[in-house]
Amino acid sequence: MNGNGASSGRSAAATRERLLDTAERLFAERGYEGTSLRALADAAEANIAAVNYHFRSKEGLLQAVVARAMTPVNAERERRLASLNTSGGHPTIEQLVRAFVEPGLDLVDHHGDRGPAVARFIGRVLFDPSPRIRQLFADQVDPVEGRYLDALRLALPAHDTDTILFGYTTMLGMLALQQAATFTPVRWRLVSGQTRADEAAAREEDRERLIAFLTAGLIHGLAR
Amino acid sequence: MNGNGASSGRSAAATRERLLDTAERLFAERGYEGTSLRALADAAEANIAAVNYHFRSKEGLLQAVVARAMTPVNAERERRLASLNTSGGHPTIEQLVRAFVEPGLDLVDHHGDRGPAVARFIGRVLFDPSPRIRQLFADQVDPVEGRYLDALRLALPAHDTDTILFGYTTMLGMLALQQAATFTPVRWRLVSGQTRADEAAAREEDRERLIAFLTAGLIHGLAR
DNA sequence: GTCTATACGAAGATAGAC
DNA sequence: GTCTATCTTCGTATAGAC
Repeated sequence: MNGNGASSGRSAAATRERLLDTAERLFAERGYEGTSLRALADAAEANIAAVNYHFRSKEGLLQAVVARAMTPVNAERERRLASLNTSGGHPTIEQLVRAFVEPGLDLVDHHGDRGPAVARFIGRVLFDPSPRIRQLFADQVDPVEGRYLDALRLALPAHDTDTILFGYTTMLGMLALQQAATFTPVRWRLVSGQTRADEAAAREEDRERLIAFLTAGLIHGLAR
Repeated sequence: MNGNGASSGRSAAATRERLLDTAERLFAERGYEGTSLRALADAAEANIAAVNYHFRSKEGLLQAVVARAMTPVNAERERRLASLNTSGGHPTIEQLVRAFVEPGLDLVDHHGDRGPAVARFIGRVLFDPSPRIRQLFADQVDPVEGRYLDALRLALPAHDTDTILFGYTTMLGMLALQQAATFTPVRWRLVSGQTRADEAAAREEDRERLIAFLTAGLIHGLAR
């Protein structure tokens, strides 16, 4: 017999991780408000009170899920931006777009089975207008954001602040759009009912399409 | 004394409209799941059961709100598309973008005080992955959508179906993004804390920026 | 320290009385 | 058409098993 409290046959300390994984998936599928802690605990094969124990509240759980997903993305963005800045000369628009967009898209690939859930979850959170959730996400993103705006200003010196902000939010929004659309079944991204034969190849195409579209829009689509 | 059950001093048949207006606003602010019928009835100064009487259920209310907002948009899109097709020659990309985007943006201006609420509401619904809500919105949009895809195919004859779909969903998504962002306070659209002096002029600029960005992306940003 | 079982008050949607 | 009553489900708090 083990001395721990794991009376059920479940794996021992992984409860916290199971709760995070399950929350990520259900928040993505049903939204934050649409997910009950009871359904979440059931799906995670955990007790309902375990949520409160590990995360203090439902909102604490949300915050933990956001942090777990966004931390590596932010780190990678910082890393790429620093690398662009130290390599001499101003980075090009496409380099800036890639430095911002690719870490976000990599989320999907680097999380294995959880990838699609993460992508849709982040997409949803981005479009949630609730001040609490906005603030929660802002806390995660803000530090890197300022540096990106500065870099965009340098790369687009002829444009005013409003235009720069439009470019940045468009980049952020189209990334969110792509993430929210990824793997969402039934006519959203796949407008018609057809399915794509090779999903991995299609995603690779979507990635390059997104980067090309954003780069072209930023270069040719912003009033001087 | 009147023979009706209207014992309170409220106006009789306007209850339905008040409920629609209030639902539009609250669904936009708090989301569908996040809006309680009690709060909704309170804000609309109606009884809680009035919702069920007029709309059969909460989802019926949602459907009614979507229909009321989207019907004129769809009609205007149909009208513009038909007008482009009968004026001889193929429409340009910019004409197609305008025919799709402007009716959506006009929602805001044509609804007076309710405009911002409508815009954010539609933006939210677009990004909701729940199959029920997806279906509900698809029912509203599908008929016009096919004609737009055909028109895009004609205007971009060198591109394959996947690319056309990417272009269309991008157009739809960026419109939603702009709508979701409109009037949303605190760092979304206005990333920094600053406010814009002339909000109406700024919206006009955003409109043209969006059209220019989409047109440039569709023309220069899609792989041949 | 982890986790479970269960209780509590608030808020949910709906059905039936008027 | 409106209001009240009801039954369900929500998120959270607590007490104790391991």
